[in-house]
Amino acid sequence: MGQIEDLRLLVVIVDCGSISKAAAQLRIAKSAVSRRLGLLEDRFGTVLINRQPGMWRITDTGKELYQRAVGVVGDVDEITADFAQTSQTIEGPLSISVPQEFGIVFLRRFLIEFSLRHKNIQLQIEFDNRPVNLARENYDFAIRVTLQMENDTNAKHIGETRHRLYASKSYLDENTAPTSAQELKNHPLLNYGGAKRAEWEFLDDKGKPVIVAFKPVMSSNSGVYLADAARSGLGIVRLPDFVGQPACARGDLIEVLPDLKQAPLKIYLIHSEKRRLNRRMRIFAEEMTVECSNQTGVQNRW
Amino acid sequence: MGQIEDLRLLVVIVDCGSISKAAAQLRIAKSAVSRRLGLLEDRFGTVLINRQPGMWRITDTGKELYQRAVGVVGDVDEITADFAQTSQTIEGPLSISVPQEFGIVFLRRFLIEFSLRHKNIQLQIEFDNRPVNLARENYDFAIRVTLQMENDTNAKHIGETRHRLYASKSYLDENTAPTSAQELKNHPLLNYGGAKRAEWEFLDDKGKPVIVAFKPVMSSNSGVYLADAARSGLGIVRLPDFVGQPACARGDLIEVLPDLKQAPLKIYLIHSEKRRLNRRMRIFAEEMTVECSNQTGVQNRW
DNA sequence: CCTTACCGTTCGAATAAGGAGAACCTGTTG
DNA sequence: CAACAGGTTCTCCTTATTCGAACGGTAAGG
Repeated sequence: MGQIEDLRLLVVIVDCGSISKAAAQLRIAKSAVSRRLGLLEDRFGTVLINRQPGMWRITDTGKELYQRAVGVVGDVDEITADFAQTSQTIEGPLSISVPQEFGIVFLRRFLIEFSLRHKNIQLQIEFDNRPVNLARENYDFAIRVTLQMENDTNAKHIGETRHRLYASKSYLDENTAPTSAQELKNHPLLNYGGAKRAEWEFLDDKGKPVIVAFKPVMSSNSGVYLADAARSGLGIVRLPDFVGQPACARGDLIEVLPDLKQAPLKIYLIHSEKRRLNRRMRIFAEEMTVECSNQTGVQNRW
Repeated sequence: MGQIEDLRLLVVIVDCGSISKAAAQLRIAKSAVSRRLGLLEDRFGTVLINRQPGMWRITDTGKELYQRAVGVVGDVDEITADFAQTSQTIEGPLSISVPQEFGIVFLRRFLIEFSLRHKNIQLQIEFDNRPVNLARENYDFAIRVTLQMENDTNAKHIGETRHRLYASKSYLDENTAPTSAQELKNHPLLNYGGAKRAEWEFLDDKGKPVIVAFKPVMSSNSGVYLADAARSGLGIVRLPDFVGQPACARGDLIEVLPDLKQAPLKIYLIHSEKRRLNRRMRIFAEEMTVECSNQTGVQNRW
């Protein structure tokens, strides 16, 4: 029989202080318990438990083995609990840090549906615009939307999105639309972020980066607000798809220079390296991955 | 099959990157490997490895499980290595801190014979008179001889010895031997230790402690030296059995007040709690225990 | 002193688990 | 297109493991 099962047997016997009781607890015949303990002792070539009638005493070696066995058996049980689907439903707390706009626009539906699917999960969603420190603050997961992530084993690339340029119809009626990245400088530009000077990076036909540096007429760390501003005709704005596309669909904004290539924004699901994935975390990660694949078309060929 | 064996299977498969290779390495039919992996996936209700022909990719869940499995499988292997008698001979370094005189007198023979029995053990014996810090200095074991040990799970009571009073024949010829503990004060006393004032504790008939405080005419942290001093007729010395008995047997010293009761000295074998017992440490501890039982008569009824 | 209760071991019979090997499917390669 | 490599599935078979009953021993209690 398996090594772990033998160790577990020893643990139960020691805990029960008797072979009979151990057999009762394990719901197997005591003969089996006796025999397996004997086999274990044979394998280790030592007496683990001294059990002459009337004297029941664990050997020093037995004690030592017991100590170690308890640890490793506990580990295995933990793994089993985290991976086996003993109960179909998952439960417990789950805390996630999500970038404000991405979360609200892109994930709102998913998070609500996830919550409905798993009613016993207490989902705590923190909307943050600054990257949170996963190790210090106690989040299970965080989502990052950046150009490129430093190689992190705890980061999973779950999707992509991209920036596009938008302006309102009224603006485009009153101004001649730009025909190249360079011409953008002649337009009032709205920038996501707080810097006084900003840079937008595009890719030319050969994939080389073209950088447009400018002073934004308006800055904000809210893409939705910028979209609204652009809708009022303030100028041209660069927005990630999950903000721009809905506005575009509503007719609020019109895409400018749609053929201009831009490096994709990558979406990562990250989790603290210290924290091990339990079942509910795994399921969240899985469903999240599927959701993002569906929405962004990133094939996760498993 | 056992849980650990399944986890080990997963580890091997992942390491090999293929079911066929894993089967080859494990020297079992690949059908068995395939079946067991399938069973494992069933049990966990997840796909661990996606293995359509031409596409072999470990699932995220699989990766996570693999990480954990590696750890616990390693633990089990370590336990097996430390306990199973794969090879009858033990080998490797073994370092012990022993009190000077106890070690030399009481253990010399045992340590030499142990070394002869296990020729592949590099036995390093440090004779110390001060208790060493097991955690800081890197000893496998240390031996302590004290009246009473604070309750330490890492301390094993392996034997007992006791103090006795001795004097030389010449001294007893020239002086009247004491007839009670109190009368000791009228004699020159030799004390083990460095203090200017010393106390010896005895037990009266009812087991109550009787304390004799005195200024020793000679102090030393070497019992053998004190024995030699007493042999020259300096006075009465209190020595543990392992120093006094040989001297007595040689006729160098004669026991004084043999009926006076004294609290037994307990002999402990201790090891660092941080360090786990491996096979050679366990065997040393066992043989040491047996040796001490034989010499001191402390029954270790297992 | 004998009885009852409890414990652990041993034995043969019943059973369940794991492995072998062939047939099969499916992409890949030359 | 054929050979090949990798994985799956099926049946058969060997083995390990369990069960239950019988046995021997100790301890407590009338």
